[in-house]
Amino acid sequence: MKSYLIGKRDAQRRGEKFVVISHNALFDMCLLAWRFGIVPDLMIDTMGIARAKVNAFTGSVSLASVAKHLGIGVKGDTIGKVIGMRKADIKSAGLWDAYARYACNDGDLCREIWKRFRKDFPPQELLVMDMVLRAAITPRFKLNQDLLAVHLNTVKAAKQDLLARTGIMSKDDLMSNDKFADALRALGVEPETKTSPTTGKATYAFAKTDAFMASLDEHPNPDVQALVAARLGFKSTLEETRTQRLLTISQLTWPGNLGSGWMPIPLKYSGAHTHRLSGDWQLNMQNLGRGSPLRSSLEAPDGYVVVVADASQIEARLVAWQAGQDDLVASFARNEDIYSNFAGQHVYHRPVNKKDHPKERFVGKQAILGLGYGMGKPKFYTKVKSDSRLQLGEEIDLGIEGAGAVVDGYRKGFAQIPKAWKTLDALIPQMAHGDPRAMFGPCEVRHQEVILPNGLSLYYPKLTQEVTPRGGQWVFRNGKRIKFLWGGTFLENLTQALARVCNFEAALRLRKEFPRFRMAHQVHDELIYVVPGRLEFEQLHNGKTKTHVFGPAREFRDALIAFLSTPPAWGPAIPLAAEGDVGLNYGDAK
DNA sequence: GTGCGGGGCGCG
DNA sequence: AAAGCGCGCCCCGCAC
Repeated sequence: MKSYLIGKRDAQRRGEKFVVISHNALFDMCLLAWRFGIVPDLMIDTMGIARAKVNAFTGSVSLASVAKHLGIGVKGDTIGKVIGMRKADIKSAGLWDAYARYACNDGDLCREIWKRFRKDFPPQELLVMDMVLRAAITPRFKLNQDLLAVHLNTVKAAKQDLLARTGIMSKDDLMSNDKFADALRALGVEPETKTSPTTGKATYAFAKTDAFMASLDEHPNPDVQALVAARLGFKSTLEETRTQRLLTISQLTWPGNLGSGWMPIPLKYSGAHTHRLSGDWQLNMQNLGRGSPLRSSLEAPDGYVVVVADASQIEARLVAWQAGQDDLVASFARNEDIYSNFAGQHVYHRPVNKKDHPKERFVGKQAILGLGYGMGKPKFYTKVKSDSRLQLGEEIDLGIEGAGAVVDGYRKGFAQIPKAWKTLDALIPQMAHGDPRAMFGPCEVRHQEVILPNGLSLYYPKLTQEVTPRGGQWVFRNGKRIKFLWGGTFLENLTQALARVCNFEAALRLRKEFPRFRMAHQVHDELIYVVPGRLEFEQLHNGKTKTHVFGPAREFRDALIAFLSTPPAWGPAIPLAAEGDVGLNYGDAK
């Protein structure tokens, strides 16, 4: 550490940039920044690199597994002998030299990983990694402690209320499937079952999305209604536990002159197979409830505002473009109401518009957003039924055959998309056994690997055909998970990966053109920044409020939307679009 | 007591 | 011919 500090000072004197590389930088750099007050100019995480390059093969990115996989050495085990000991204890136990050798070996292994990947890891992706690390290491959000405290009480009280309405039920009776089933039987309701897709065994149909639970919601016996409401309320524990956690974080005392109430956003670089980010530190900040006070609790500090923008229907747009469904691409490019158009032309065969036909348009929306990856009619039927109930507040029951008609309408209306599944289907055996070097749009299909336009790859290790009763099924191993692959899922993987590439191309451009403003958070198709600015609110005659933005935030918001709408160089005809907003907190800006 | 898989649920 | 997918966390139930 001492040599580092001296090195940093020397480098700064020479006007040089300072780079620090470590394995698990998210942890190490937080120590460096929060304990020692030092934030390197560039942070490189060999664990992040390993997640992108090695995890698909090993299922683990610990220093030990990566070193073993690359054949660069063996991680020591001295740490296990000294854990919990102080320096004097380690010395008196005669372990000091061994511990020093162990620590140096860790450093050597990290250096070897970096040497192995430095030549072919895309330089731009190192900048992405640095942006992602900074969301946690130099937090830009402040937590609203009062709001969190009130919300926690509200959530707890709501649960107590649900429990009270059931009479005698306890939390255990609600949470356990068997006990909840008994409770239903006691009220004269025989619980329905469904077949588990994973085990093939029968299991209770107790999910929020199950039709059985929806039917009980309208049961004549109010006790049954209360029981079901309580079960569903208690099953969603996420809101309560996470509010508690954010509240605890908001009460932390930060070292030095950092003040208090900061919220680091921990994100795993390349956490997903498709290189999307994922959550970390037992905290998933990418799935905060829409409209939840948790979003509003993330505030910009005084003098700053939250700027948010998201790429509109980016996956559906990428699907249309990759498949060569030119009419759909053109409609997206003109920013037409695709959902209404599809519902009118291919489902209902009469004009549909947003204002007069919300249900028809909802079906169109579900189709455009969901049917590009090969979903079949049974799944589409249940999805529309359940999503309409939860999102629209009114259940749409298409009937299995009605759902089938929508699926057929999609596949016939956009015939190039099922054709793309077939094209990809045909590539799978080639990718398994050989090295086809075929292009699918901007992606190059190689042996058990697809090279993306940003230089990263999607990996399909151990891609083989498994014989099942239904015929040959292609499977691959992603780390420890076994996954099926066919044209539809393949297109989904490619699309998700390309959307991720587009999103960070915009973020990289912002980093270059607005170097002082750094990414605060990222949620797949959405970029979030906290930048200097000021808001004024104007009351309109119709009761709505119009927000006026002043200061740097204004120009930044326009650039953010413009960059997310700009097609990448590898796909100049992709019809991208974006919308964005500014607020005093994440909830308002969204 | 701990580890693990399945189901459930939140987001995209 | 048919097949949406990508995460993380919570809890239960079961194996050890």
